[in-house]
Amino acid sequence: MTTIKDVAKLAGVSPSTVSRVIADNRRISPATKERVKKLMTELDYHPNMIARSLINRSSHTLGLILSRSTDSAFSNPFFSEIIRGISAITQSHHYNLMLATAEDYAEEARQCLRMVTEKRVDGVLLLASRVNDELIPELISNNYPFVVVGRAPDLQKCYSVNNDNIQAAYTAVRHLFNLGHQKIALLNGPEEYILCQDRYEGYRFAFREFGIENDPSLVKKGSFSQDDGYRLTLELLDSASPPTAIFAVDDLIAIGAYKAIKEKGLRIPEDIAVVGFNDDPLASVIEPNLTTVRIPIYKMGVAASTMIIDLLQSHDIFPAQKILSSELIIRDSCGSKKKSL
Amino acid sequence: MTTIKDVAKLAGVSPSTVSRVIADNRRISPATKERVKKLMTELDYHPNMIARSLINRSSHTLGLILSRSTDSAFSNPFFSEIIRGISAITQSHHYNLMLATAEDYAEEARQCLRMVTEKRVDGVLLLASRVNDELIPELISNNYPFVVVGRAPDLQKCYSVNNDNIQAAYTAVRHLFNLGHQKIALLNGPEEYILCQDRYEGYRFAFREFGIENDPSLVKKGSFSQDDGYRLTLELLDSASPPTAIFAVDDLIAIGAYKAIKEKGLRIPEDIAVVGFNDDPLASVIEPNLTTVRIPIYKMGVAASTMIIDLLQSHDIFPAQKILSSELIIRDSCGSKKKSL
DNA sequence: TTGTACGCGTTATCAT
DNA sequence: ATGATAACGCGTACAA
Repeated sequence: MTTIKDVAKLAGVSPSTVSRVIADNRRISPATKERVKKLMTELDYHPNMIARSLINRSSHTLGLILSRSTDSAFSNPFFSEIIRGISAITQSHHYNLMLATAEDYAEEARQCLRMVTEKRVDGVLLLASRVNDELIPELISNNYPFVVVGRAPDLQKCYSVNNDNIQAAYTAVRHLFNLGHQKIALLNGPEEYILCQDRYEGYRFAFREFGIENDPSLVKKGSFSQDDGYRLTLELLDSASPPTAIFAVDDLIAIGAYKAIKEKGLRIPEDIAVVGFNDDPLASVIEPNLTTVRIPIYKMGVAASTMIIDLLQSHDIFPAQKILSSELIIRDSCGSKKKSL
Repeated sequence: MTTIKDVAKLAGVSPSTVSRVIADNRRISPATKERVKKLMTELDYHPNMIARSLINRSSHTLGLILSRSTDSAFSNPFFSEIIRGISAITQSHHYNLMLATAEDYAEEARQCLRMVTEKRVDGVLLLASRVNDELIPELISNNYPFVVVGRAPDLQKCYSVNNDNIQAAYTAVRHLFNLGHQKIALLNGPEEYILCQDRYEGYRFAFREFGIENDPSLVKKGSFSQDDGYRLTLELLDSASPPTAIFAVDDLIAIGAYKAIKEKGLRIPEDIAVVGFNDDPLASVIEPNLTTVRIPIYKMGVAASTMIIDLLQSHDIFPAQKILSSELIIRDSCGSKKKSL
């Protein structure tokens, strides 16, 4: 392996000079600069980033933990989109990205802590904040830099990037109200996710605005899966007073709902309307095409990674919470206005 | 930051003793071992992995470059599945995973080389080998450990994990022949991907076996996209003698084909049969459900990462090429046997 | 069983 | 404009 010393020796200079050439230090003579540079390419020398990290006390690396449980709040497109956004930024800022996955939340927290305590990464990006998150307080008390993608629990000491879950859910449900629906069911995910709470709140908000009492029997919760969407919709349809519309907090859930609805011999949107969330590629393929909320996942990845890099480099304070707005994509699963008033 | 020296000082021993305790060296007295361990947890000491990497000359990290171009051979589910497989192994072997993405192939190669030359990673996993791959010879000549997911170009000096593309394509096309089809079109991807060449070969192999001349006008190539699937299928349907069946080398392409077929007022499978590749979640959602080839992506990730870790740890030689078999998932897009013979 | 001394490859400080 | 030296945090011969 060729090191900085080898280059120095062959160039007839000291290692520090070579180091300065690498850093493009201006108080080095153009002559030696040229000579050393040439030699570096000749020898195919590349600085050892490990050594550099040690002395700089920085790995120049960001950490990201993905949940790999099937019951994940994050369907595949979410993962790849957020990674695309994050790595676009890490790349352009010459940062590295270290990835880990975990089966459950406890392991996720362990992995995350290990990354920072063992100095493998300078900071971490957190996906999917929980209601009683134990990781976040830990990170805070140790002063480990991090940015949450999602809304951080109550503590407002966190930097975070989120989409407007409450607003988005409100818009989706309002859309159904405007179409003449009154009995609108909610297919929610696990309540430990803050994002589920937020979407639930947007749902209730719409009910309040339209002056309609919210029937608790219309609210179901399960995992972010097709199976649970199917199961819960069946429950809904078999109940005494079934809904005329369903709002699912994830497209996968909505697809499960489709299956149950079709199985019951009902038509979408004539008999029952459906709205999903996330704009999964599936949404524009399933028949009828699913009306859904599109959230700017890529942009959230960009924003979150930009934020933590700024944080690492300047220790500065910004608008610590960044909220990106989402968009209701209207397709064919809700039909147009019901009846006349 | 608490270092090994701090622990040593407070424990009244030398740093080397602490180091040995960490390594669980057996020639250290149980007494001091206990004492030091206790102190480590008390002080919440964690070894600095950067320093450890420097002296061990190993980052204990694997590198993975993802292509983030839209024209990628790898649709989203492929990415997440292979990452799941890889990280399951890196985790259990206490390795780290470093991720980078690139827009085009040149950048992909650069990123990859940087990772290894700058000692950020001990070895890399390569996705999607090209026909004239320039990265692979470079890695070989520098003795950088790597494993290819896919078939390496001619050079058989590579370790690789692949699925049986030729066999799988053959099986898919044979399925169509057995159903009574003769005019079977191929919707192929960019020919610079070896996997496309292999699937093409499987296609031709089936024709040879059934003693049927392969009409070149039935073979189209484009990108791995819905749009190109749509466009090429339209060309096919508008031609003088349109096919009665289509084999697409990716489900996304098949979905584009669906769109074109439906637009022409034709029915699947009655008028035209379709087979896809990859078993994308979309395949079991689109109507009619798509018959497709399922490849063991997760297992390939597991196999490839296991292979490179073995390689890094033992410098040993195994069955250097590992091929995993795939499976034809028969759904509703081909119907049952046409006509009687 | 434990401590000493050195080195991993780099950069920063202080000289010159 | 350049060089010598120390230090980053750790592991390991070698010595004791």
